[in-house]
Amino acid sequence: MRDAATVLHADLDAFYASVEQRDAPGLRGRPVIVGGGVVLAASYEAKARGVRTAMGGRQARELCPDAIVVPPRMEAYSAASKAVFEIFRDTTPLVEGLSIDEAFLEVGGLRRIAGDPADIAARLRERVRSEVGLPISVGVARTKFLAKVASAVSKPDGLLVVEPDDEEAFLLPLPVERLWGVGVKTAEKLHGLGIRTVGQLAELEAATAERLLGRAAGAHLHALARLRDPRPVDTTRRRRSIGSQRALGTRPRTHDELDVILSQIVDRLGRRLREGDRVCRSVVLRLRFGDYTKATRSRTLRFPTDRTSLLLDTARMLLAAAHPAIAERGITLIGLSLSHLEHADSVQPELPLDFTGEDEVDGALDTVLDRLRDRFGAGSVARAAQLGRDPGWSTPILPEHE
DNA sequence: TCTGGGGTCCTAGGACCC
DNA sequence: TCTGGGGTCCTAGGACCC
Repeated sequence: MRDAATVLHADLDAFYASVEQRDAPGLRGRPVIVGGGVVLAASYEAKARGVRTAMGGRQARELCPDAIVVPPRMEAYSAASKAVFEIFRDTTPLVEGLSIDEAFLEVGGLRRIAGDPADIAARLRERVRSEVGLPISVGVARTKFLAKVASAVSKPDGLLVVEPDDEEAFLLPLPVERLWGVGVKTAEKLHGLGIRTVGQLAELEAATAERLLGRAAGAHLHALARLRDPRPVDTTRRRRSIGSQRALGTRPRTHDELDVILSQIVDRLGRRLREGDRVCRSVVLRLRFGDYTKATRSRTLRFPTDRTSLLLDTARMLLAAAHPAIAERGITLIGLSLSHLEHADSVQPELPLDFTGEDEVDGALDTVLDRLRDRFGAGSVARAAQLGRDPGWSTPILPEHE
């Protein structure tokens, strides 16, 4: 006997484009594309003409010449997302956010006070529509995966409940691409074996799927195809990394230009880190070369930090090591990710000191150390001093050579 | 197809420790 | 002197998602 369908997956429709249509009545009912160089979001009117997310802007305008192209307004989307998530959390405390525009909600314990999951889902949709002015699709099922597929199938502006007894009939005929985790590469591998539907994947032995797709991915997808998905709605998930990147086009860039862009990226990330009361331990530089191949270069610090200066020093070292490759191949994207995020409260506060020149640093540090020795004793300070003088790279960074 | 910006998770080899 | 197995961390790359 299966459990009841109590997981909701709520997913805003064409989110960015819907916010634009909400805020500008002249855009309603018309094809809207958000983003110029690449399509960030397309309204359903544009999607009907073949426009897709991540499509090049030029191709999108060819498919849909009368589309209205608007630049993204991230603050507006962020505010709309906040308002919607407040309705989610007002519906149930068990909310797991997946991205800016979708979340899982567990409503199994609410039957007596709020009715059955289908009623709760219908009310949720009405509230998002009337209070935030946006269309949202909701899938209801026994597991997170089935709820997510259900919301996708129900789009646009839909509600679909998959009852436990109907799961096979609902899922097995769907194309494998509907599985959460099957993208272009995995679909190709499966097609190579003649597998096109979820049901055909389910008929495979688990070991066969693992050999074909890798151990974790194979086992996971095979389990999903067999309707097994034990993951509960997890309210404790925290962001594990933050990042920022800039596409650069194809024209050559000087080291100075790259340094300016890198500084801006580090500045933005450092601010986001401190605003969120987080510190990070790993710095990952992302590069895309002139031929659109990609590379990452990373360093892990000995201690977590939110200091822009240390982050920038580290990012600069990584970039300097990549200069030969950039000189040879050109560069079309630069980005940075900060990972190993931790709460800032686990880290000692810094002493407030203003340095106006590098020469002063050592003298100031000695003064600080004297003060600290008075308070904590020489032994414990010696170790801290080592950390203070050492920027924290665990291994030296050397230039690349082919 | 002349290709954005934000993320997650997995794999694999080498270093290092017990 | 040679040979183990197991675990964790770091780095790089890749697939995938919205």
